[in-house]
Amino acid sequence: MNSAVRNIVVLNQNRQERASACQACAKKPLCPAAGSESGSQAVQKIVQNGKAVYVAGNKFDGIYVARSGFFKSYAIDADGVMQVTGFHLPGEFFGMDGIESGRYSDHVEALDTSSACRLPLELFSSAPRTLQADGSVEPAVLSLVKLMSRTITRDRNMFFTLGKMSARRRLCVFLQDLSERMAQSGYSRTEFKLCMSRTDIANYLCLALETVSRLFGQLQAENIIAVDRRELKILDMTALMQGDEVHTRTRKAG
Amino acid sequence: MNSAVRNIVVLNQNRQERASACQACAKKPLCPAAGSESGSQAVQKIVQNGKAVYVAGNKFDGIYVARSGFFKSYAIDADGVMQVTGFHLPGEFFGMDGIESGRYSDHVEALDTSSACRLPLELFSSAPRTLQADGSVEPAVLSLVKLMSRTITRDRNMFFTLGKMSARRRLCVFLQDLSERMAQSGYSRTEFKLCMSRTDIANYLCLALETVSRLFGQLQAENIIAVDRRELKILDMTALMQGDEVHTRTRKAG
DNA sequence: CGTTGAATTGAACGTCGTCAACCTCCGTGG
DNA sequence: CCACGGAGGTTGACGACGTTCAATTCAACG
Repeated sequence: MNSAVRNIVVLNQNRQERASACQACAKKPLCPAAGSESGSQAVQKIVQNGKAVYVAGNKFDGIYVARSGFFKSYAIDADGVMQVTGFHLPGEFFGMDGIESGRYSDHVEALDTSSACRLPLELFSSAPRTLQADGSVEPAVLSLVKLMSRTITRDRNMFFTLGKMSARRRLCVFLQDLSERMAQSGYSRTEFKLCMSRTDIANYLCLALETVSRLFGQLQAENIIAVDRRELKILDMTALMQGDEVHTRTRKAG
Repeated sequence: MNSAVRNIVVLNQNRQERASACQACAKKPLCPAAGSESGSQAVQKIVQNGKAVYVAGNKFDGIYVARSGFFKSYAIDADGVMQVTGFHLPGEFFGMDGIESGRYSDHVEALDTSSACRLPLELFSSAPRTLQADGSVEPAVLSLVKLMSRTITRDRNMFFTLGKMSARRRLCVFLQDLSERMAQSGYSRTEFKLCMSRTDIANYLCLALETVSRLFGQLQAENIIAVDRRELKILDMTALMQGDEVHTRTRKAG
């Protein structure tokens, strides 16, 4: 019940930071920032399971790229209600919300022993060009702008998921999205570990945790997935994508 | 009240677009982009009620600032389901979603005879500095980045509204937000015209239109607001903000 | 083992969506 | 002037979906 509030209290950051040598980084092929000529400005940070990368209110000190492990970000509103706003896999960015106000507006914590690289904003504004995955070159700032544009588009899609979909479809979409991103991060597309708790999933999808639990059972009974605690296997990706079921809640499109 | 507010001057403009002289613009004090040294690159566009500023798939040709009137933006997903993603008042930006892919991903249409100024992206990247409202000066690109950062933060807040709030609170928050922005655009904070249909509101808040209609009635019965068709008066701002009611749905925070 | 937190399962309630009828406003044309 | 029609909005009845409350199971750890 009060776990949301308790989470924020527990944050003591033992800062393990060190300059990151992008050139030598094992994750280079995965990292969207590794192409930058000024990669050496990046700062690597190791975060233990449950510990925070930063908390809401912290002074903005850069954009982050997840390097290894798993992160979740969440915000807490005026009434103390928590909202998980996203999960971050290796190769994905977070922290863009802090740019405008100069302070992060959400909390980000590791769901595993993880590491992330902090990219100071100056890295984008000073560095003239960035090497793209496809080999092309573009101004570094443009990379940042595009990155944010993508985030906006993604968030908008979340409106659909939260607002217009049944609980079941929300979970299906979530698993499908996760599968996609797991694959992008180099894991198996069909068999991976859910690093977050049911509670986190439920909160993220704006459902009761009981509902999530029941849906997992339901999907398993239909041989669409197989779950054992946090180990997940996707058995029928097609069914998962279609959100197959009797009721596909058809709301008035307006 | 059949409004005297109906003083819409219909502008019969031959050209839909024309170069905008920011210096001479009457809305200059309101416009967040007016300070730019390269303001003359902006292109003004007049859009009739119900007509589109752009549609999904259009090639990205810049960020827009609403100048007068009222806009709504919406997306249509793979299944053809529509989702209203936002409303835009004078002085507000839209179109940021198109930057990354090079194409707009949503549709934007005028809910009144309206005008907006298109700001080509080069305006931000080439112009070295922007004059801020407070008189300070900063690189133009940074303005754009901050703008997008703000949008992200705002969208995140929408998660709360859609996911964690009861229908009633959603509507209250919506009206409160609208009131705030109306005031920012120079209108009355407590008495203004809802330019959008009930259907649009419902869609935006992910509710059935009947629910919205019922809630308007309910809020009126409690003397929190007074509605006559699309004319709205806010009678009790405090109650509106608190979302006062018997049930304030207390979901598990997780 | 006992304890603790996470997950599952069951049962009952309530919000809100669905269906449907009706109303109001407004423009059109006889 | 009134009949007509259609779009937008209101209101009522009903029940599905998902939340809430509560009891139980399960795994992990000291």
